[in-house]
Amino acid sequence: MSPPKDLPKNYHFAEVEPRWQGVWRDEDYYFDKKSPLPQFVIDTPPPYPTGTFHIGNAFNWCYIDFIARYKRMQGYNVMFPQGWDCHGLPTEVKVEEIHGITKNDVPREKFREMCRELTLANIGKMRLTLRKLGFSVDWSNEYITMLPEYYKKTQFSFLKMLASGYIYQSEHPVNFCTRCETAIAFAEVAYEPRETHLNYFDFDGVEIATTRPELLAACVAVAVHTEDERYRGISGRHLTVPIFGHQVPVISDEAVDPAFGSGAVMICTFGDKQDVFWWKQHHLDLRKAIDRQGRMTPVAGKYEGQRSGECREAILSDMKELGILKKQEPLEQRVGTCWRCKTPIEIMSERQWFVKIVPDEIMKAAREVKWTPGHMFLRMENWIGQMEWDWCISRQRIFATPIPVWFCKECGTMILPDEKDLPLDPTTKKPDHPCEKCGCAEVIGEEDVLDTWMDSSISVLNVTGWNGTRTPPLFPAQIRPQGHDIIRTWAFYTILRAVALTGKRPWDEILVNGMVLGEDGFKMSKSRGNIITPEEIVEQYGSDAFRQWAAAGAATGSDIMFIWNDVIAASRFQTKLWNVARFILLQLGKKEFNHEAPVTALADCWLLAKLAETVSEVTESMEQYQFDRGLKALREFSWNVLADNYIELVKGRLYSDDPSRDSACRVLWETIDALCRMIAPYAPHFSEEIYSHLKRGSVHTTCWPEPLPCDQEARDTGDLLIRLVSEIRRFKHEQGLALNAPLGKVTLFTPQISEDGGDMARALNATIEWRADTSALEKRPGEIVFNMAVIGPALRKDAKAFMDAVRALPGDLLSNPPAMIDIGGKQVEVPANSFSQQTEYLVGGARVDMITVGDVIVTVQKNP
RNA sequence: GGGCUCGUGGUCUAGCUGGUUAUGACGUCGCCCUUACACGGCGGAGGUCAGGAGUUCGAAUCUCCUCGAGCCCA
Repeated sequence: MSPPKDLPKNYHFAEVEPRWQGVWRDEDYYFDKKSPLPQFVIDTPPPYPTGTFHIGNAFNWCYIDFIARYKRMQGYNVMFPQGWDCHGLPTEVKVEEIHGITKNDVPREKFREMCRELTLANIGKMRLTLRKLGFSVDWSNEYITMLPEYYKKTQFSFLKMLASGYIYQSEHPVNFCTRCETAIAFAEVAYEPRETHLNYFDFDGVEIATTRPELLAACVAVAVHTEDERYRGISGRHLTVPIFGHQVPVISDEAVDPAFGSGAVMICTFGDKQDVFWWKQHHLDLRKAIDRQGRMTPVAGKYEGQRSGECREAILSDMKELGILKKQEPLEQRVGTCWRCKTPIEIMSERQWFVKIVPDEIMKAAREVKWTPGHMFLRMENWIGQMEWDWCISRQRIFATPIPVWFCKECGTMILPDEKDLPLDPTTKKPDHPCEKCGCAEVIGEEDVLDTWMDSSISVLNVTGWNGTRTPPLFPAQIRPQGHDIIRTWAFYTILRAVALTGKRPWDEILVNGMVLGEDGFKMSKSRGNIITPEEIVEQYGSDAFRQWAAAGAATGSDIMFIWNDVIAASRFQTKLWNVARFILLQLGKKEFNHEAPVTALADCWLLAKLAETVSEVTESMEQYQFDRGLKALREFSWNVLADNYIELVKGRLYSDDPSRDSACRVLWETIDALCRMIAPYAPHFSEEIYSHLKRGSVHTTCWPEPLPCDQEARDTGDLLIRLVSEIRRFKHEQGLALNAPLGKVTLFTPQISEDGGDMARALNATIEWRADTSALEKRPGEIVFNMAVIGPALRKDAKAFMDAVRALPGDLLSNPPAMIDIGGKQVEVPANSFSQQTEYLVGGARVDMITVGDVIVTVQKNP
């Protein structure tokens, strides 16, 4: 064992953190496929490579790193992979902006190349932030979804699901973003409040209320409620659509709300989801009035080519001219928008690719996963329970995984590639065999690409080594940590895909973290100007302080506000603990001590008991992912127990040559060692720095402290000792004495403590006498203290009467209570430990000050 | 409109499988530079645990209602 080295006076995170980041080796965090240790695979969320790792990501990664470091210390073979979910529109838009082009100006492959280039540069920047924050990422398990080795798997999984019938092609109404010019899934629709108008107009004699007059050209029916008296007998008739002149049927349906608008509604293909429902149910025509770019089609006649907004105004003004527009009312509405660009979505019928959703099997797998916090499961349950449409996975974009299929130019038969030819882009590569049906060699490659969620929803299959079989080697993963904002997307799709491809749940448990709010309590956003970056926090207070904010700022699962004060508090805690460590090392270094010395002094036994309690508390917290509880227990122990009480109490002994000094030294050594280990997951640099002065080797390769049995008697007696010392200190303070001033003679009357190794005498600078008997004092019975935790459950309703009866007992019976007691004519048993009588003492004659601490009497005879 | 979460000293927060005095941080006030630490120590003030009703011997904790906030979804 190397001798302890002294610590510098101050802790400089700005010097220490980068230094350790330079010393630590990536290999130490690699997952070892050959290891005999139990595996702990974390299915980490692959962030979108925007170039900045924002505070929400960083918060999530703190949780992951706490878990990874803790599990390694607990003897697991941990995999903390780092993925990058690259594909998608934001990068396409950025590339167009940077190069001053639109995506159609260059060949598809050229455009993809530009996107890849930007993405790799962004990933490079984000890797640096991950390192600065001290995350123990397993870089040997990094994956980048846009690179061939990954999207090969995406394409392979597509073909597998196509073969098993999970994926199909169909013409079906889908959500469509006319700005992104692509279909999107329901999970990508965000609802936003919006002020609009409800327009009432005359529709061939029937008054119709609509918010979307521009869809008049797409009107295929008029609907009224089945039992609406106003429209009795109208059902089955045909009406002529104003302006456009085509005939549409009137239908009746339960789903029409008679109280909304005029009670008559026009059904258009498609204004909203309800229109789709009616369209299907009543087998209505399809009239497509808006195209993929959001412009009116030839169906709209003279309005063709107008944007839908222009068309709305034009139609309204034409209606006014015709005198059929009756009135307009303002209306608060929630419109579906594209979650990426906020453009209101259109619903249009398109030939698209879909993944079949089987709610029951997804639900079954979701139930097998352990959810933390438990209530987050309800969100998944609600989402699964209301699935109506299948998942639309085709997108009309460029920077994404190509759908690897061709169609025969002659007969239209689908032609699939061989697994060994993946990855491929069917628009540039040809199949190696002609059409099986007609022998034609001419093919058309599928131009649609896959939804980005098709890439990321196999993250777990990727890290567990999936190769197409139903049981990947490391599958299922042990945990999925993620935010609650992507339960209906990433978590949902991952479960769906795991079930479809392996038949099993993807992970044993899922840990859902909250969102990060700004200091003003609102979600961080550019417009609010309340964004704080991890970099600026690390710059000012270091990454360990940031990590402690993440741990202690909120209970696991709830949203967390970013508060500078919490970061400052964390950095103060580091200063405090630094000084504690410095003091300990200073004392231990002064003189050799026996590491095996028997621990006998009361204070020493007490500290070990408190430490044992802390180890259990922190271990339990880590097991349950209650990082706030764990860190708070560590702070409480370090500051309150160790620094404020124990050290103050044993200082005298440490300064002395007394043989009992060894006992204190040993206890301090064991305590600081255990503390370093427990703080290591939270503040890896800080604990490593202290640990490096204690022993050789990294704290991060040590074991988690073993839970020790807690000597409860030592703990309770020690608690009393501490309380006595602090009460007498307070007394000194009140008497206007300096805390190190001589106090005189203190006598403590208690049978609980007979000696304390002289700690109290030195701490108070007084002569201490412990006396078990109280014969020198005049006694008189005092207050009766009831133990409600015993009385309540035992006596229920009779509790109050019981207490009254006990109070009425004569004095001599109180000290020696009877087995039975009479309450209101009823005999009841007196429960053990149900009450105790305090004793009050009086001191006659001698001039002494008296302090009462619990049932201990303390007399102080000050120096004359 | 439905679902979920929440409302605790000035601010943020723990506790919420019911049990004596409601946790901690920041702030605030007073005292102390006592040889680890003034980025510290000691002490104080500050709470109708959103409001109301109920269950119970006992409610911050369980139930119901009202008000308010946030999130998810129609």
